[in-house]
Amino acid sequence: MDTAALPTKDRLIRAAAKLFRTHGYHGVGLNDLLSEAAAPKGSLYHHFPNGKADLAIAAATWASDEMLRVIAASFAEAETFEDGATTLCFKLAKLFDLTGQQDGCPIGSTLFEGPGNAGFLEYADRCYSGWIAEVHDHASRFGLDAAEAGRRAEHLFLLIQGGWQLARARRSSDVLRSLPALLEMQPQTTIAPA
Amino acid sequence: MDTAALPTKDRLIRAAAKLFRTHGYHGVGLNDLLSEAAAPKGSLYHHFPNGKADLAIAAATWASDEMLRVIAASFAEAETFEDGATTLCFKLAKLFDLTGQQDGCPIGSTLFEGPGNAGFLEYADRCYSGWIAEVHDHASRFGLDAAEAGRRAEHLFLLIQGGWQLARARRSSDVLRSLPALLEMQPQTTIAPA
Amino acid sequence: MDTAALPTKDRLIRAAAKLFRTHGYHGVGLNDLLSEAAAPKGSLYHHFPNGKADLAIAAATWASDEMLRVIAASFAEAETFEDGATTLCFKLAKLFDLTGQQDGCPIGSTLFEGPGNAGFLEYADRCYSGWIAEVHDHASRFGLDAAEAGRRAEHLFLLIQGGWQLARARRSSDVLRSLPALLEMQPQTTIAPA
Amino acid sequence: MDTAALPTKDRLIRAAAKLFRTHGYHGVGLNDLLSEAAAPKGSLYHHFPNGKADLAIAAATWASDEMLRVIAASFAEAETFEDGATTLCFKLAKLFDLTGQQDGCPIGSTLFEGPGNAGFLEYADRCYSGWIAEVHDHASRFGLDAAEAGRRAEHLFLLIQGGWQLARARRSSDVLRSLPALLEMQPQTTIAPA
DNA sequence: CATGAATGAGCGTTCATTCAT
DNA sequence: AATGAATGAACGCTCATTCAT
Repeated sequence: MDTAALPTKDRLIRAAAKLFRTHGYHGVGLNDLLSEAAAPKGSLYHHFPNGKADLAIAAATWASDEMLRVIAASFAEAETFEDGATTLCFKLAKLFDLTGQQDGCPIGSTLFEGPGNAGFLEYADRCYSGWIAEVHDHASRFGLDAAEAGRRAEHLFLLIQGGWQLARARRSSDVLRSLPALLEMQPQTTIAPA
Repeated sequence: MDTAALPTKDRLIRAAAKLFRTHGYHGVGLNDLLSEAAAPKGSLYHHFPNGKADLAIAAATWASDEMLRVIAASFAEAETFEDGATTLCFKLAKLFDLTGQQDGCPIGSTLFEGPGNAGFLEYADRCYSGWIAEVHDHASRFGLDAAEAGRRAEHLFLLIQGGWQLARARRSSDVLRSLPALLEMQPQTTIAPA
Repeated sequence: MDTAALPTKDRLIRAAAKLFRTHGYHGVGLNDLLSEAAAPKGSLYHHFPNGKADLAIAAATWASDEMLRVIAASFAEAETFEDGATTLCFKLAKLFDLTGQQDGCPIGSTLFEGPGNAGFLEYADRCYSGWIAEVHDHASRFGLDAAEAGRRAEHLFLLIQGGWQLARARRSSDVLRSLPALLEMQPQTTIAPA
Repeated sequence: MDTAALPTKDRLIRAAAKLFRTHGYHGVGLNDLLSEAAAPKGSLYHHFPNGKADLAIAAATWASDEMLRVIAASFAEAETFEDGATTLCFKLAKLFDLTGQQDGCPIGSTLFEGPGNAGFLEYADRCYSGWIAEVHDHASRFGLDAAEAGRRAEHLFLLIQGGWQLARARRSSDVLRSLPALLEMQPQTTIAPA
């Protein structure tokens, strides 16, 4: 993705999304941001009057929307919920590899440590709810009742979050690809007691 | 837990574990650390010659050991794996509430953004492996074969990590208490302790 | 005084006069000025090509003219020089209270610290000379000879300047009301109007 | 006065006193201060934890004490109150010339525009009260009763403040030397009506 | 073993100004 | 005549670290 042609504001948002995700809110300086975005110092406050915090919200919004697109694309052509979930996890694994095997959840990295903590957490909650709702919708589309759809959507969300954490520590995307196997709950399977 | 009586080094470690977990590695300044630990200005580099990075490793070590203790205590008196997992999740929920409903994984918060990134991630991996191995051991003790024990241990780990993230965004420990229900994939099967 | 209906340029001048007087030339940013004046961003350099410095001169001019009007009004209906001086001091005390008990000499606050220091000081001198001349004229009108009129005019000027300083520190207008007593050096003498 | 041999903290205080007096609190940047004091950037916050505001208070304190010394020295060898007041005004005129003919009241310039405005004004009031009290003491020593001593002390204070303002605008110390003439209140003098 | 004074690079932010429209 | 987007220098301040004692 060549960002050089984008307007300054968008270059700032993408630079922020990228850097915050890897180094966390406090781990990224404005100078890092500005040089990554090839933007002059003064323009940050022109586009984001409240500075770094505003930019973090914008970056989180952009990253959250990207995630919604990945979810939608994964389930769009799926024939079962498991299919969609598997595609999603594999897509995320591929993205994890592409971005250097060191990125966690873009929302958490960006918003969990910010200064306007209360507002940041609230906004993270909204993003997460959006993701879960999107998965929920697809689960419903496959015929699951509301309770089961909700349960599965949250389960998948939690596994992905946990997967990001573990993949990051292991510097390996394999854990993300192994998530679907944990999601499959086949009531017909029995495990023999020891 | 009254930390006032502890030696300076331990007070520093606990202060670091507490603050890093909430605000992340870069979100905590040495002044914050020193004043939280009620430690004199110069003592940090006396006890931790490499400074903040050393302290972060020590804090992660301490936090990881605490987690191992919580895991051990949860499974010690359990009659089934599900029992132990449930106890663990409830204990973590309680701790989450006690520490202000804003703390995520103590290892990830402390080590994922550090400067010596490579070494930090490696160390995080070791901590995580230790947690999973501890759960694995208990699963084996309850008669699960190695593959199933590994699968369940990792599943629980991932759910807890995801649970911490979601609980943090929602500022609610409820999600942690709901994790065991997602873990039980074969409700009809009971597993006898070994 | 409702300034909303005034043209932008006048709103800028009054906003500048108000803010410079309280916070000093360097203590007021263009943003403060623009928002106090409810003026659009670009309009400052339209009306004042040399920017802040031009505006400061305009504000000082306006404030100086206001002071001349207050002096004139105070002496206009006076029957003696002391009468006029007393009225003036009481009017200034009232204005001091109305504007928040924190304002000093509008000229000094605006011009003494500016960047084009030489020109600013020269202009301040002209303003001050104007005030003293105005008082001198009234003193002459009451029959004082040139030397005595000059002496009294300067004495009153100095007391008012000192009074503004002390009133500001004490946040009290009382000192301004006490000035006439210091001016009266020959209580037994009455001076007939010319 | 060679300040090079003084400790860093004192060099900072003197640099601040000098620069604030000429350019005002907001007109002086930390870089100006630091280079005038030949001090490294980090040491300012070592000596003055609250930064510029702390330094301003320290500078005002030092300047106020200097003024008290000048007052004391002026009255110490005086034979009458008028003598002392005259010596004081002449000393101040000399200092005015020595420091570039552009300095006003060191307290007002430093404290009237600061950010911690309330505290700054309060402190300025205390300084001014100290000066007035010092003059009052000398007046009493010359046999004036409390009311007259207070009246004369405040009168002299106001004239000096006004004198500083006018001297600054005129870039001339003459006005300071003319103050004693205004202070002389000879009840026996009568002015003939016109 | 333990301390706190000292430091300069870098922080996030605001500044007065320019200029194309 | 009137505007607001854009800018880089400077702002006051905090940082992790060093070192003499």
